[in-house]
Amino acid sequence: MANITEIARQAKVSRSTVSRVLNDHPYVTVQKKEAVLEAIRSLDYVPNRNAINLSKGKTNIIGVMVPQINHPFFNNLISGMGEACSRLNLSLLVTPTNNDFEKEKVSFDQLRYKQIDGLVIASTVSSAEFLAEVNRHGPIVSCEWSEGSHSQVYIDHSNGIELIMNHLIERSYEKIALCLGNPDSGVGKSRKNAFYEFVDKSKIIHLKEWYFEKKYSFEDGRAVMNDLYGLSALPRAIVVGNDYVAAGIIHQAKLLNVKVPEDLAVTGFDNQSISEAMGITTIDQPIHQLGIEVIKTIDSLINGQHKNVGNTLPLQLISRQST
Amino acid sequence: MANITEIARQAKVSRSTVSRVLNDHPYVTVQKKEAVLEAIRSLDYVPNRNAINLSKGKTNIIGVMVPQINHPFFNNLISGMGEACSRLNLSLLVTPTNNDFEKEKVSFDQLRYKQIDGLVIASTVSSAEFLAEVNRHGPIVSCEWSEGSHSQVYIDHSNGIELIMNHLIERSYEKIALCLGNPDSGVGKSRKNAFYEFVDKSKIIHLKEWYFEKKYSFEDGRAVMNDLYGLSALPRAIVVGNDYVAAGIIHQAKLLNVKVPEDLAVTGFDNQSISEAMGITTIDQPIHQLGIEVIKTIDSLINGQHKNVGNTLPLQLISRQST
DNA sequence: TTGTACGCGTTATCAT
DNA sequence: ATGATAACGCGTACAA
Repeated sequence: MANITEIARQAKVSRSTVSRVLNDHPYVTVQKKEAVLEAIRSLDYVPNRNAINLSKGKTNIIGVMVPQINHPFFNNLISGMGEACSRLNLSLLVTPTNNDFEKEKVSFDQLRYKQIDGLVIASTVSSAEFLAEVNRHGPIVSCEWSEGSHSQVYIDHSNGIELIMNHLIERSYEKIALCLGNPDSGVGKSRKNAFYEFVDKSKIIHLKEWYFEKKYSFEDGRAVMNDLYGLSALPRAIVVGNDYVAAGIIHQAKLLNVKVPEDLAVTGFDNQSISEAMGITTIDQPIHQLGIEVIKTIDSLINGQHKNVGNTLPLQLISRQST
Repeated sequence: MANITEIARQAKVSRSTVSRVLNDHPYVTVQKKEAVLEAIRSLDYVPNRNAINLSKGKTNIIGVMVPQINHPFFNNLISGMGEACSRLNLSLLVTPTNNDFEKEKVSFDQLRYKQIDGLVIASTVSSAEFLAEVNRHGPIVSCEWSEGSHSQVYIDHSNGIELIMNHLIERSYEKIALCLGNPDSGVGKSRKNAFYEFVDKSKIIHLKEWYFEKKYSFEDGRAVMNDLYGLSALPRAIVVGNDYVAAGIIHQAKLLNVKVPEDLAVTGFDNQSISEAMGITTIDQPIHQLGIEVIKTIDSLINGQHKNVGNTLPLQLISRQST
């Protein structure tokens, strides 16, 4: 209710002086400063953010556009961003888009409206041309690789298989099976390629019947283990593209009295909570860190660093009892 | 860049008329309206949100205060809130507090600053008196039961054990064990009480050695199963306060050739993803729905419904293969 | 060191 | 139906 004018009246100074006190500007005597602070206390004054925003053309709010909130990746990302924002005294405005173009436009317009100082794009269905247009109105940073010249910070997924294979080789596993989800998806293809490249250029032994695909669930994993068990030649390790499938394999392995990792080593992907619960060696995406980095990037962009950047973060291997 | 004045100049009308067109107000001829719309298009104009906010004293932003973002409960809650906000054309400002009083004050001040129209408190460490004080400056709704007269919408945890026990009785399980986490926490106490009340007033059989506490992890669950297995008298079912512990019990049961649910039925709590993966009957908290309800509540509060409300949402049983 | 006066972009009120 | 003009609350050159 109380505004700067009332404070000025009560403290018997001008509004400018009140403003100076509020913003810690120099050139104000201790007496007046005290008087102003006293008036602020007694009137229970708080500055109106909207007025400040209008006057400064800045809100200290960062927007983030995500397809959905209730998803491990985006949740983790938002969490990292929230932490970094809190440190930088920024606020975080979250907009779920459901991968809907119209919803995305709402978020883009917030940037043009000056409701947010910068926009972080976790994932988008909009075109590179559209992003370029939006970028003219304010800083944007994308968390996935995409065309276009705007800033990007994203996780380098290419080396996941490499990390796992090196880990297995270090531990002297040579007969290695592979179990993927959708082999035609982007990650599926790159993982499959990486695996077979590795097989070619090393002394790893890999049989045709040691390859499984389209495995997505705990139950699928149990079935894989049963299939493996029926083979005449058993691998010593299996690389799995999903923690839940890996968990199913381990579960069934124990039922079949196959010891993990002594008889069969198992690795998962994504460091889901089930992998920690069951002690599965897996690959962690530094998503939280990505959230922090992306806020640092957009913050420096907002503060005048107008050259766009492209950074990547590497994956990390989490070694547990299953290898 | 372009503002309302430029539009007015280009369309050869007054700023008032532009504002009328922008807000769909009556009393403006089709010709002038067209001229204004044309100017808006040609100058690529978007209204400045901060100016509107200042002028209207309203932002259409809802704030939400959470201890942490990266937590299943709060993530789900934020997700529901995001969905509801999107439907009501509201934005969602997320503030992680880390249960720090000072961080919470930042969020409270946003309400007083008029940066947000209403505040949702997922969980707080501040006192009821403090909340009452904040409530004088703007609408707040809390997602957990608390003292004080502000609006509250929360999940009624009291009937979880009841739902499970009725379910087990329906399926004719009579010899029932209990396995809790921290027995001295709020939920621990209420679950323990509810269980033993049930035992007293029904024909359920429960032996002293069928009670376990301070079990939190998958490994703890395996140990519980081993303990059970060593007993002379086995229960036919075990009620577990945590999905991970339940998963560990089932895992170990299979290793011991104890069939689930034929020899031993197992129930979990919280409907975590591992319970779906392993087919565990569990209790679901309607958290997403809570998020939706809480936004509806604060929205009606903002729009003049100034009587405070207190609503609860019931828990739900998810029946799967483990019973 | 302090105060005056204006600008920020919009909506609302009141004439006309 | 339209257009001045006054809020909204604050920051800030500029003057003193």
